[in-house]
Amino acid sequence: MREVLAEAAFQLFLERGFEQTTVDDIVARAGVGRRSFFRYFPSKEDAVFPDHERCLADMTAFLAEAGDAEPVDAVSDAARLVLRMYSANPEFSVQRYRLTREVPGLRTYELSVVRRYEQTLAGYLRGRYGASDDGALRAEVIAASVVAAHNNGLRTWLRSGGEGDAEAAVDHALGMVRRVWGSGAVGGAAAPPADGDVVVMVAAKGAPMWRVVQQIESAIGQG
Amino acid sequence: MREVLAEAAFQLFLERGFEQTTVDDIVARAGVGRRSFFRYFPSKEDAVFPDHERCLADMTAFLAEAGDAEPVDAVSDAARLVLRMYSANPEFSVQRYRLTREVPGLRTYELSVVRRYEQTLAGYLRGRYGASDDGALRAEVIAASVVAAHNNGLRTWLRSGGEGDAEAAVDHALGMVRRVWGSGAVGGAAAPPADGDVVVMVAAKGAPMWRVVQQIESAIGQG
DNA sequence: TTTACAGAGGGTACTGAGTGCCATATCGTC
DNA sequence: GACGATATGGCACTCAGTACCCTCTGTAAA
Repeated sequence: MREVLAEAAFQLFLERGFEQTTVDDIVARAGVGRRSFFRYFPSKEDAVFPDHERCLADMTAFLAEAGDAEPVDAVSDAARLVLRMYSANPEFSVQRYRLTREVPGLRTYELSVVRRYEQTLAGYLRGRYGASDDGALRAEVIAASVVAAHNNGLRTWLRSGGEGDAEAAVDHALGMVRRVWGSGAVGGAAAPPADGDVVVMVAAKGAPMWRVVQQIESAIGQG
Repeated sequence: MREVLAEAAFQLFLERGFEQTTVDDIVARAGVGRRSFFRYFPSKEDAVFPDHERCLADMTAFLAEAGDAEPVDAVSDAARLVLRMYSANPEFSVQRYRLTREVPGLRTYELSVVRRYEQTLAGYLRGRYGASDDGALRAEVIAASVVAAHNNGLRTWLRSGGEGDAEAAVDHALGMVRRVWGSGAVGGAAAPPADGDVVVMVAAKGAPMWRVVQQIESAIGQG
């Protein structure tokens, strides 16, 4: 029934547009009563994203099982769950992408969904990084970075019409975040080196000394 | 007139809640016709954020004037414009923050506003980093990071009741992003150093050599 | 077979946001 | 005083979303 409604709604949205389609149109095509629509979808927008609730639950469950994996890798893998939901139905995802691009109301709705994913990731990272202020800050920035990278890769694939390799595009994008934020990453003024760490520095021959000093300070967290 | 309406609306929202206040209530208190409300605010939600349009225009103008400043610094300074809008009216901002936290509709609306700031920043960064795929990716990830950091600092200040030093909280948060993504930052597989750039690397003393080599390769863009 | 019950779906009427259209000031200009 | 432009009010309408109640169907007990 849910599926019948979502199917009817999506077809109508493609045919005459989201705003030009009323809930009465949808239930008429689905052959059910108007009241039933709102039993299955809290709003008209929800009918366009019928599978996000389940995916969010999957993500939460995945992170609960993540154990002691490297945190950035864990949230990156969690983000890939979303990608797989999209890539499982390429033609549907591409059509929905085009629809969402054109309808402000759907864009706003999608934002609120993305926000829930981001907060799920941030909540996990907060747990991993500790509850200190900087832990929370780091968690939120990394969650935002992962979501932005994921969405960049996903959009690249969607714009291509769902033809290319979605996983590759997202892996590439997440790789940038991983190199910068992952525990194996270079750098770490954000995570100042502990005693016993060694700082290796490579500088151009002609670099002005003040700039070198500035960067060393930055690297060891004095900047 | 706009101000009268916004003032009346905000008072009523605080008194009886956002959803319990109808537009008719607002215009009754403001002493104007119902139709006038929608002339000044496209939706009820807009009355809660009467100054974001101007701030967005300010941000766009600021970035247009940014010249050849370091890109991450430029967008960080642009984000500080938003902070200053909040800190200019601490009591109003704090009340609005509490209201927004409680009303899902307002949270969603705020998301769409934040998104516009983020896209403004990303657009600027795309222009600075070039139109290559990775330039766009980098622009979007950095814009998301800056926004997340800014919002973290801003929320810290708002939660404190608007008592502490808002600028300091946001500076601290943006500092993390700057150290990671700024041109003076450590690392940079994402932005391979040009000839003459300086690369700083931090590694544990006992780290296996292959890992150090791996990280240097990553830093100089051979990874 | 009848009764009691539960749960899914349908129907009706209502609220309230947002829009289009037209009437009515109000104000500066000629 | 006539006139056009801009600001405001009023009215009627659409449509999303909700509250309430009805009907149908299947099931279990008497």
